[in-house]
Amino acid sequence: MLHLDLDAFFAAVEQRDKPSLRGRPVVVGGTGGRGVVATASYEARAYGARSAMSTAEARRRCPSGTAFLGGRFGAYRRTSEVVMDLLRELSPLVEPVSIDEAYVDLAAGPGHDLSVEGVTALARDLKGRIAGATGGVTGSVGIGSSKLMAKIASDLDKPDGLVVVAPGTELDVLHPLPVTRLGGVGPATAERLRQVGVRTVADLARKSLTDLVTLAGRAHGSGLYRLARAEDDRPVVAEREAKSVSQESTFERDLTDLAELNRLIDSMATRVGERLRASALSGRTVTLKLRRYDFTTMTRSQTLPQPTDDARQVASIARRLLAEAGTGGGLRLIGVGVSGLSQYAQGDLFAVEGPAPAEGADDVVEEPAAPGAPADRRWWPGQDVVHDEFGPGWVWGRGLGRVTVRFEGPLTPPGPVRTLAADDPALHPGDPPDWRPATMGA
DNA sequence: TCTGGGGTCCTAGGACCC
DNA sequence: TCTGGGGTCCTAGGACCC
Repeated sequence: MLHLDLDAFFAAVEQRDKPSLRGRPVVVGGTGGRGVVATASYEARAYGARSAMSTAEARRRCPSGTAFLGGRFGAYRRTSEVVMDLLRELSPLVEPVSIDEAYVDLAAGPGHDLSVEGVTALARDLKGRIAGATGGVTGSVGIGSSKLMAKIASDLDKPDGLVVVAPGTELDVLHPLPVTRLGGVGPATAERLRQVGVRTVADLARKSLTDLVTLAGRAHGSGLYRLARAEDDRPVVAEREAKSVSQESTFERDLTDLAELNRLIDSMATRVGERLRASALSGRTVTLKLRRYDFTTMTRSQTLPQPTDDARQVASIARRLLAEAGTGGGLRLIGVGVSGLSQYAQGDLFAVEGPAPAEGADDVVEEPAAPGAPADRRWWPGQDVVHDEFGPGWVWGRGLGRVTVRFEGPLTPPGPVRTLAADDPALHPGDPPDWRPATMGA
């Protein structure tokens, strides 16, 4: 089993496409007042910036000159697909866990030498091809006898790592590690384990099955019992069916106005409906998620007799659930979701009307203006732009009616910065640049 | 200027049915 | 005329992952 984890992936793609940022601290994530860090480059991690940290905290820790960028998910997805295609050359059994992570069942591939030497050479070759095909993005590879060991191994030598756990040595590797390195042991489970004297996987392995089930519940407890013994027969699942589709949004400031919230519900329901139709799905359960001013989170749901992909129906249910739940004290987030999915809407077999998925269902509106923010958010940091005179570039910053753009691309040297009027008619949103030299141009 | 967004899985209680 | 289980569905919340 092989596990691949791309290193500081979002930041690495930004540094590839923005030469002036190479070797410098880069933080990708929400750039607003309530944003959090999605990925910090290793240079930014040196200052203490971390994933899931509030961006405000990361700004405090990092020096001026650190780039704080919103995400360009189209660019990340394109790069990820190139990598996943390389993995599928190794085996038909590839399970993407997320945009930057995947398992590969090498034993299901065509005639690989599965000795330690053989898989080491395979991994070295893979890493080289990934860097070559992505324009320099690196990954950490772990190989072992199970998903558990492959994932543990890829984590042992980041970034740009390569670790093979030889068969028979699993417990030697596993037992000294803190339990938090096991998937499924988060803060809550770690704290409960700590209270019974468990810090390492070896400590965990000394606990009885009944103790662990009492502590963590039936499924989780027995899972921990097995993982502590390196018992893991989870298969690689190449295709997973979606179980739910949802959209949520945190506001720049808490909202109480029901009419305004209802408009937001409508637009979120519209996007949920578009995504459902784009993947030919419909669902029976509509869920409204609310987060209050004090960060308490609640959900309200209703299950319909027949599945739906109709935005108006989803919106009207969500509106009613909101009216029943109330906005007391102010809301910082609302979300709209549909679950209980099935392949086709009931009544949709003969339907002709309805807004078709139309242009590329894949199109993502990147960093849409956040609700509750000033309306002039046309430009956001990191955004690809093109200027009629100066060519392609990206937005460094904006404010006071001006926008600062650096004109460079993945195949150019670091380029010049220019400050333009935010309403400069020659400046337009651009596409993610191609990082591949002209030979394979789009 | 505390705490995103998109998911998955599990648990538990109540309703309801056999 | 007092007390059964088992199974499924629905709802809500929580933990966890990237």
